[in-house]
Amino acid sequence: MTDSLTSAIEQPACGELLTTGDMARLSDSTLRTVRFYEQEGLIEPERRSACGHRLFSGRELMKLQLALDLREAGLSLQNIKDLFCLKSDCDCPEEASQRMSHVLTEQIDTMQQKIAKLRKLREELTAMVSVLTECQSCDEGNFPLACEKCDVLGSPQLPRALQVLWHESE
Amino acid sequence: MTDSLTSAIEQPACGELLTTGDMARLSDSTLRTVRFYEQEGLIEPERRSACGHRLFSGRELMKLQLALDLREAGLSLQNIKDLFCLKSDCDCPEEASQRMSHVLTEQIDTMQQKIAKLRKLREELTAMVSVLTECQSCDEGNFPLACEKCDVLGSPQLPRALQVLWHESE
DNA sequence: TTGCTCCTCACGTCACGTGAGGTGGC
DNA sequence: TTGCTCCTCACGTCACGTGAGGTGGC
Repeated sequence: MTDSLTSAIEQPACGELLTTGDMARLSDSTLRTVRFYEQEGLIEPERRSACGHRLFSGRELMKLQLALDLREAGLSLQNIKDLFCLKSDCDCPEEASQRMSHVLTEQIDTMQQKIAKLRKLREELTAMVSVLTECQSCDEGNFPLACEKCDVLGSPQLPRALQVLWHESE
Repeated sequence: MTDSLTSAIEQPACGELLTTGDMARLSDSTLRTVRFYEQEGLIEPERRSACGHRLFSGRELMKLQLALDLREAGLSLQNIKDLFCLKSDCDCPEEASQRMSHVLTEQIDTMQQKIAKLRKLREELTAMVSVLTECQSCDEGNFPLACEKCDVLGSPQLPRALQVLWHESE
């Protein structure tokens, strides 16, 4: 079972189990984060080595990786913990799948909104960079005062970022 | 000038200037955030009223809104401050536009990566919800032990989220 | 002995949240 | 007087970062 779960990921040095350092490297996080997530109850070492080192199973690596992705998506560690134990808090498959689907659908929705916001801001910054290419070869003196009267910036439909970052820089 | 800048946004009650409450409402943030951003030097009230209330121009609202969006995109307040004064730190339009374009291009790139990650995670969760619909009408007893042997979850190409959130919930 | 990886406190940081107690105009 | 909006401390919180000082196997 452990074999089939870990088969898809990079194999660590120490036999079956992963050290804190392995976990940090394979999840692209830090020692501190691995320990903190354990302390908060998100992951749990299978056991400790003779000298007290944490040893995790491959499954805990998957949990850590998912937890980190969900964090990036905006969930709190408590949200993620709740997700991790949602199924075992339920009594039957209908309840479990229904509650899980509900939570996930809400999350998908907020992620969709976040993606839309990021795309919009990215477009705004892209438009600003495009306008700025005209300024690269500017031979107007009296910088930055002359910018205020420049027709490059005179358009009424300037992206907000350009108005804030280029206009009236005091 | 102030008119042309504020014409695009909702007009506040108090003549030309906005109170802290106006700023919070129109930027969908909080009183605390408006004051904190002022304290950190990101925005600045034009003046104080007779009784000490902050009064902001429409331009400061735009700065606040952009700052909030950039925060959501992952920039630190220091990053945003640096962006806000980048132009005035430069001596000529060539330098200013070049440095600004460079910073923005880097930001667009990291935002692109973030969007890609979010899209991927969203797809994973969507796939999981789709699999879970099969569980809604599950008439298998012995939950959750039976899930481990169920062919719905037996597929070798299950999304990671499903493996973590549905398998072996202990 | 040296270098490497791990360990446990424990204080610091960033971006705010959240009262506590007070002011000023309708 | 009451309700509303603003104010200034100032402590709390969340998710870690960052040393300080120590251990254990090659």
